[in-house]
Amino acid sequence: MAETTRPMRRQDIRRENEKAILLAAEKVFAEAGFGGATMQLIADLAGLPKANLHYYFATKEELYRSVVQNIFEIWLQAANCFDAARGPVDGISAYIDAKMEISRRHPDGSKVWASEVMHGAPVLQDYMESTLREWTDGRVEIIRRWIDEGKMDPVDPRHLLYMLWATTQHYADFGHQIETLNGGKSLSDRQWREAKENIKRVILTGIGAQPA
Amino acid sequence: MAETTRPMRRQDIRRENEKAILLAAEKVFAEAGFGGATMQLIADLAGLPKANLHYYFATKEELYRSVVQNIFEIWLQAANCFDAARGPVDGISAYIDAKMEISRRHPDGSKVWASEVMHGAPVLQDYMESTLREWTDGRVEIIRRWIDEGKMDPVDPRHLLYMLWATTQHYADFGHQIETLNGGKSLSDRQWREAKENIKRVILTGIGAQPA
DNA sequence: TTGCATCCTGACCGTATGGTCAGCTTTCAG
DNA sequence: CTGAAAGCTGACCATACGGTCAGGATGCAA
Repeated sequence: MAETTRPMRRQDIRRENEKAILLAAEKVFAEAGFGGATMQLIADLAGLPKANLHYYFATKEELYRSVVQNIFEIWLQAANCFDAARGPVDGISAYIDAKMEISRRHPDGSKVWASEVMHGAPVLQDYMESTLREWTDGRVEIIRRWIDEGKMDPVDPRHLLYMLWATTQHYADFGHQIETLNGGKSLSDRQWREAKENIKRVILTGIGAQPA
Repeated sequence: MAETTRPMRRQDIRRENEKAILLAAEKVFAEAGFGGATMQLIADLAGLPKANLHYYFATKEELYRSVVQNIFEIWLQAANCFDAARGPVDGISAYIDAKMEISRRHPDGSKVWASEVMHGAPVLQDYMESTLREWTDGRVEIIRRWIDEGKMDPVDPRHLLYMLWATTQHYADFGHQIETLNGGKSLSDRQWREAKENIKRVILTGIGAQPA
C-alpha cells in the first residue's frame, strides 16, 4: 500500500476534495435524483467520511446547488459556437456538435439538469428567468436574422431551439434506453458520429438551410 | 356538509380508490422523483389516510411500479397511428400528434417515465428489453420500407425515432423551462398547435417526405 | 519550534419516513 | 338477520438519513 501521498498544500487539498465531492455528487444525484441521493453514498464514492462532506458543503441543498450551477455553466458555454457563426449551417452544426459532445462526455450533468427542470427548477428558477432567458432571446434574434436574410426557412426560432435541446440532450438523459435498444452496448464512436450526422442532416434540411 | 356519499359497491370503492391513489402517486412521483416522494404526500393528495394506501399497495415500490406500467401502456398505444399509415407523411404526422397530445394531457406520466429511464429503468428494464425492443424493431422495419419505396430520404430509422421521442416528450419533461421562457405562462392552444406544426414541418421536410 | 488556522472524523442526535397492526366499520351473500 | 369478508385507520415501530460537535491531526507562517 505504498501510497505516494506526498504532503499536499492546503489550497490543493481544498480544491481536490471539492472536486472529488462535486464529481461524486453529480453522479449520485444523476442516478438517484435529489431525494434518492444520500450524503453517505456521495461520501463513499468520493472516498471521504460523511462528516468531511459537511465540512466543505454545509447542507445537501448547498452541495446540490453547486452541482447544478456547474452544469449550467457548461450548458451555457456550448452557446459560443452559435454566436461566431455566419449562417445557420455553421451555427447550428457547431451547436449540435457541442451539445452532443456534452451528452457524451457529461451525461450525468445533463441528467441532473433534466431532473432539476422536471422538478420545477427549485434551485435554478432565478437563472432561468435571467441568464437563460437572455441567452435564448439573443439566439432567437440571431435565427430571426438568418430567416430575414433568406438563409433558412421561416421556422419559429423558439421551437427550433427546443428541438435542438431535445434531440441532443436525449442522448444523455435517455442514454440507458438507447443502450438497451442497442443490444445493451453503449454507442460506438461510429454510432455517435451517425447520430450527430443524422440530427444535423434532418434539422438543417428541415429548415431549408442545407449547404450547396 | 350534506355529502351525497351514497353507499358504494365494493367493486366501485376499490376501483375509485386505486384510481385516486394512482393519480396522486403519478403527480407526486413526477414532481419529487421516487426518492423524494412520500407516501404521506400521496395519501394527502388522494384524500386518504396513509395506512389506506398500504391496504391497496403493499409498498412504495409496488405503487411506483403500477404507476410506471400504466404510463408504459399509454406510451405504447400512441404507436397505433404508425401502423395504419400508408406513408411517412401520414404515419409520422399522426405519431407526432399523438405524442404531443400525451405531452400536453399527461405530462406527469411523461416525467415519471423520463425519471425511470434516467435512473437506469430499475422497474422497466424487462419491458424495455422485450416489448419496447419489439415495438421499435417493427417501426424501424416500416421506416426502412418507406425508404426503399422512395417515400423518404435514407435516414437512419433509429435515430429518427429517437428524434421523434425527444422532440415530443421535451414539451412535457421540460415543460417548466418552456413555460418560464414563455413568460411564466403555459402554452396556449395556438402555441401548442404551432409547436406541433413546427416539429412536423421540420422533420418531414428534413427526411424528404414533404407532401406535394 | 511554536502557535494557530485549517482540515478531518467517529460518535452522536432528532426527525421523517416506510411499514405494521389490532381492532373498528361497512358491505353483502345466504 | 347474521356472520364473514372487505375496507378502513390511529397509533405505533424500526430504521435511515441529514446534520452536529468535540476534539484530534496536519500544514504553515513567523
